[in-house]
Amino acid sequence: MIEYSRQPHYLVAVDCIVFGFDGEHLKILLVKRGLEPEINKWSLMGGFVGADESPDDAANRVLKKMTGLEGVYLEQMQIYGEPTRDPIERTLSVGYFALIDIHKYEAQLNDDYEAEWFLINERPKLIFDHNQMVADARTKLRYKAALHPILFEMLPKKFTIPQLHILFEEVNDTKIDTRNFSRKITSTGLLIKLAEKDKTGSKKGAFYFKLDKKKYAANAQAFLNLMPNLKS
Amino acid sequence: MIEYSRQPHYLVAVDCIVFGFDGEHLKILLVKRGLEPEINKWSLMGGFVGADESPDDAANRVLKKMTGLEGVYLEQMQIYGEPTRDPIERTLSVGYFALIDIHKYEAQLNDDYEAEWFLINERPKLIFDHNQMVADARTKLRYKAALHPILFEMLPKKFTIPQLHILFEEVNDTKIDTRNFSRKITSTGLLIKLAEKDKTGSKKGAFYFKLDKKKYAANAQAFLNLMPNLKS
DNA sequence: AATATTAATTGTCAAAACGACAATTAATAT
DNA sequence: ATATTAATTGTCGTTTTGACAATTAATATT
Repeated sequence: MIEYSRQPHYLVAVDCIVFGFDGEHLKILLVKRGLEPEINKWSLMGGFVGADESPDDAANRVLKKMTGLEGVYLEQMQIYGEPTRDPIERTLSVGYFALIDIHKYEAQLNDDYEAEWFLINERPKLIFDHNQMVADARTKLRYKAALHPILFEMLPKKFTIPQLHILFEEVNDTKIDTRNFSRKITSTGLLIKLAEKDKTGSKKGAFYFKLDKKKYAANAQAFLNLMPNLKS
Repeated sequence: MIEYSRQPHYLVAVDCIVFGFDGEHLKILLVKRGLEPEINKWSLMGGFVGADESPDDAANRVLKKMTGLEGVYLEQMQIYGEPTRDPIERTLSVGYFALIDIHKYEAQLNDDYEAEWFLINERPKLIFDHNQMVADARTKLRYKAALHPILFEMLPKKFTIPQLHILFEEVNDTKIDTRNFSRKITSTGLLIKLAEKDKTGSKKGAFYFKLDKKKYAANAQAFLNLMPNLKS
């Protein structure tokens, strides 16, 4: 029997930065940690990678367990592996970010876990290196969203242009001109205008749009250019 | 003493996709695996993550050991963690890609390891999931290089525009118009024209350029747009 | 019924970037 | 002096961009 002689073995975990959008602000979903050390402190949703699952599987499992949601948009970010990052025992953690429709989550709310949405800029201090993970996730989200139409994952199936607009501004932490944004986003050809209007925000109402699923699938891996130029 | 009760522990490794450029083609550096299983088969440069080092540290150590080079451009790609990816024992591997100046390497050649450059498109079959890793690395390199001026890392300090041109074509596996490329790359303001010429390639000779280190440091994290538009 | 209010929607224009295209130049070789 | 070869550079019409505010569609108010 071949063996890899006496190499050290480690725990491997996953941690998920769950982003949501309430129509006004970007939020993240945090939980109160359920085990020592740092029990009852706010932390990211996480868990250990089981013997018969990949890290991707584990992240999906953790999300399902804690939010009740399946098929969530999930993207591997990077690994966190400083030898001393966990004070108890060496644990490497694979960071993921997830994009979920905040309203779907509320419908699925699972009270077994004390989870709570926080404004991205008003979140509590987190345990270990989770603060760094959140910062990294924001950066990664920004990059990804500049080239790929993924922010739709945080909106309901029917959404309006003003909603999208605010979401893009939140993610990029900048103001975007209404006219230019509208022009750019419609020119992708990814949006289908519906007859119905959303009247909750104004008297005039804003037309609902939905994603063109076919084009979305085709373009999800393509380079787009969804943000104003950040070159200068 | 707090413990994470009976969670499974795994081996954690790093594997590096080392890219180089010989002036004509994109290449990767492979080694003959030195341990069972699959001993003497071609594989990526890799090694286990030691007890007192992070995966990043481990990748740098492995590169130093196998190529003699330090301070190499190294970027974490993703983790490979399918439960059965290593037939002997569960091992998760963190994939990195490295960009090195092929000539520097030749100067540092370390004969302790049977390493060899292969044309990216004529490489041998690799062990385990290393073929997938190479494919992923190419994709990631393409993305990164479209926004960030990192391909210079594969060129000598003094390089010519035609060299850069070929390198961009190789990485993106496409033809790029000479005039448009030249216009775009010089408009970044990252290049400093030298008085000297490289006469090896032609009678006329091509002017050498070097990187503007200051601007490079400032722009390395900025969005550029170094590739022809891939939107359509 | 007319008017006020509010947010959504749309238009213009000058500047910049783009993509497609080939002629000119600087050196060496004949 | 001429031929050869690869490097370098220029034009132009089209598209995209960014900066700018007026118009529209509905409800609420008078």
